[in-house]
Amino acid sequence: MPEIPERPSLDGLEATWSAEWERSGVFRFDRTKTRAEVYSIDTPPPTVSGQLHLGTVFGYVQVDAMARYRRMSGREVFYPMGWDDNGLPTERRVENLYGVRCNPTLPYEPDLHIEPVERRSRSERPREVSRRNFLELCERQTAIDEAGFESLFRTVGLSVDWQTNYTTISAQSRRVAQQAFLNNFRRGDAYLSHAPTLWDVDFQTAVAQAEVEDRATKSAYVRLLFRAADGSPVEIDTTRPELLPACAAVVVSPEDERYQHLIGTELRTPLFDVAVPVRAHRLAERDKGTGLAMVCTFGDTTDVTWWRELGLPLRVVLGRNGRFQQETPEWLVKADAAYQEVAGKTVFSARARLVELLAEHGDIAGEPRPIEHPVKYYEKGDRPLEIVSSRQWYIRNGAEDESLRARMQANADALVWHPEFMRARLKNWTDGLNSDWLISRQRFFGVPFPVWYSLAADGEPDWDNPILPQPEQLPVDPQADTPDGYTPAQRGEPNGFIGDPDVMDTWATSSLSPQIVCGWGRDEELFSRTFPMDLRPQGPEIIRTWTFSTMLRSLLEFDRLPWGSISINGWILDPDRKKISKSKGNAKDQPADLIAEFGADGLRYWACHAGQGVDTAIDRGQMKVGRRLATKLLNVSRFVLGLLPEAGADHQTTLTPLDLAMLRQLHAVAVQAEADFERNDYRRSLEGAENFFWKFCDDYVELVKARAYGEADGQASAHLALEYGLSVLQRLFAPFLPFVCEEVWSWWQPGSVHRADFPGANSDLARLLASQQPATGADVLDVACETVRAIRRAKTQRQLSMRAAVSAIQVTGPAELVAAVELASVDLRLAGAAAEVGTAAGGTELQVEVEFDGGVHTA
RNA sequence: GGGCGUUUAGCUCAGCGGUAGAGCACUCGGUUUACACCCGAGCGGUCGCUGGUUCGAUCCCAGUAGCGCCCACCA
Repeated sequence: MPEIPERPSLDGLEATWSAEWERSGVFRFDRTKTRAEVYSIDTPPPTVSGQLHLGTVFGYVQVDAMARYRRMSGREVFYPMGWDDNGLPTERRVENLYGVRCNPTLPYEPDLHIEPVERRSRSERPREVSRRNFLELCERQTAIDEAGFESLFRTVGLSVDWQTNYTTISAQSRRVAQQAFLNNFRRGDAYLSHAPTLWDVDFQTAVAQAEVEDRATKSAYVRLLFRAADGSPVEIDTTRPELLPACAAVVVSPEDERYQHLIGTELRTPLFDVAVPVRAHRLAERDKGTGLAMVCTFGDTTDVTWWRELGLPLRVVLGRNGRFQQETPEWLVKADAAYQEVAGKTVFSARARLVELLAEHGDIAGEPRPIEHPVKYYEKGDRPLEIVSSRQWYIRNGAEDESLRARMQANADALVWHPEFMRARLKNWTDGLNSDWLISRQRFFGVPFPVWYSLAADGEPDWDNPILPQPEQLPVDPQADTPDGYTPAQRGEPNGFIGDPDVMDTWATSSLSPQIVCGWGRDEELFSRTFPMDLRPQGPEIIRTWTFSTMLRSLLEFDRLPWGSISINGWILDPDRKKISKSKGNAKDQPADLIAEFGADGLRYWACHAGQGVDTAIDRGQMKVGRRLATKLLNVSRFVLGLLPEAGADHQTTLTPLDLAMLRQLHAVAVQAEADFERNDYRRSLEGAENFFWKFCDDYVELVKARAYGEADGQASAHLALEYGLSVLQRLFAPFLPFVCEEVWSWWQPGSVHRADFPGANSDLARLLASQQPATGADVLDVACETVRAIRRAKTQRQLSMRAAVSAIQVTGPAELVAAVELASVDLRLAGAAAEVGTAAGGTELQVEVEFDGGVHTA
């Protein structure tokens, strides 16, 4: 038996045991196990964009507790970790950290040395680097960040098999993403389309519906004066006066009697004097503004509908960089001077200038009226989205296909949700889909589309017949690789080819996480043992993205659910209950600092005290409680092990009624803990174990320690019960407090506690209890606890030490309870430091009289 | 505007048809040799509000208010 420290400490357990787990490979996945023996978890790959947030650690610790339970219950847990380093957040981190921007037209500089910049002022221009240099920087920085992530996750005790680690930018992930895309394309589920799309002018990329959010934004109604044919003014409210040069029509509700006479006529726009038709459309609302709406290409998504359904001309004035184009558009040649006032300006400054000009011309009625209204932003962007026409790749998602939507909903219904109410979030999203999934991004650090286009003699690409690679060629980079049948020299030449310049949205890869980790197309043997997966844990904010898209890709590829159940964690809130946003961060609650202060086990205790889907305040008090629990586990383990005989307890011993009662209660707790964990209700499992643990320490151990020392008959029974009690409790806490449990387990048991049997219905304890007398009468432990508490209360009220001598204890009460007291009277006498314990039947409640030298205290 | 969650002791949260629970905080007490990063005892709540169902409601139903999240076509 290893040495038990004289003064056990929690300090350093994280470093000691995480190193030992790595050395022994206790969490290594054994791929010889069958599918039924495996429990596979589709772990979310955290976005690599700097530091891990406390909220991330919070969710992952809960999952780890579930994983550890499954492992202890006999399943082989497939629990890979990944890093989502593919995509815009990573690009943006690199841009900010190094003060660079990618310019794909620049040549590669092999010896370029760029270091992080300390602090860059807003005015300072970023340094432009080539695509290849930029990608190298991304790879370099993600490697640094990922090493930090892994270190923190090891310190917090995640029991992942680090040998199965993956990244979403790796060759393996690119191959899976490209293969899945090609399959989608061949089946007609992926298609190329030229259409207006939401566009971020800063990142200069299209964005998908799922990445768009509404933000309340200050704006103002401006009432413009259009002119009717007879020269009379027609008032139209707009919040986008700068788009007046892009005005293509005016719409009005067909039921609006005020404007019936205008329908079918033309109005002339102020300042630019362009004739635009007045059209009726059901989406025009008579109660908004003056009831007339100015249609511009494009001010908002309703404009897109009007433009399409009314067959309006495309009048584009805004460039992809968010500035008004320099050259005066052909429909404004007569208003060249006016247009040049805004040419080259941003939306913001063009709006100000145009309002000035309109006011000078007397084309504005009244003053602008400030309002606040919802405006669409890219979730990671700072300026409102614009709408531009561009050629983009889409994947069908059911938005325009009711049968696909119905199949998605049927799959969602079949999924097991924790908590159940989160199911509505996905249904909400699926019901509200309004366009297919736009997956192409005009960015750089991502998975390229594995597609080339042939060029005609006139140099025009043939968009309709893309050139595809062979499966064995994947992954390909069409910007660098040449398609079969062409030579590199033909790139960009007439009768040659071009590569698709875009990369896939990060979700287009993340949505394939089960395919990536389970070895789809690479390791079919592994795939058959791990897919479909058992559990998808994740945050609530990515139900519409990750949950939905993973289910979609699995449906399209396999016509099945990718997992059996999904667990949604809650939000982390500031101590004052404000939601912590990722962008704001919260410097004082860095995970590493909290681990240093409360230990990984303390932090984990706090996290595991929160149920799925429950928003939880950052509560240092709870972390302190967790640390105290861990410390208690050290101390009680040391004490109990010190009581046990060198060779261990005699397992043939007949247990005393009190010892038997304690073990029966513990068994009930363990059975319940197992049932809770089977429903993934880790929180209740922890609470049950914790409640019993304090009773075990404060009451049971106190009651039996004298007997365990040998001061009364029944020493062997106490030894046996203490041994089982300690062993079961250490195992019950192991999923939550892995470090301290491994420490105390190592003092007396072989192997890791994390591969020991979780004590449930069929445990070693169950077998021991089956060999003992069945329970009869009142619960001896409960009655003894009640009695001993009464004794303590008497001593406290007399301001005496707990060790103070008592001349006699007299217990009266119902016969059944008194009988139970008698069965534990020796333990009660020793624990109460009493000369004698007497009992008498009578009354309806247990009554304890404590006699001191000089008085009787009744409790 | 639609959906979901939440509202219980000063704080953080359990409970969910049958006399209100935990931890923290607070008060008081304790040299108990496992633990002072400890131990013991105690104070503290008309369970958001209004109706309804029921012998009985914190718990079920309806409505209502505050808070939070998700979704929604920016005139």
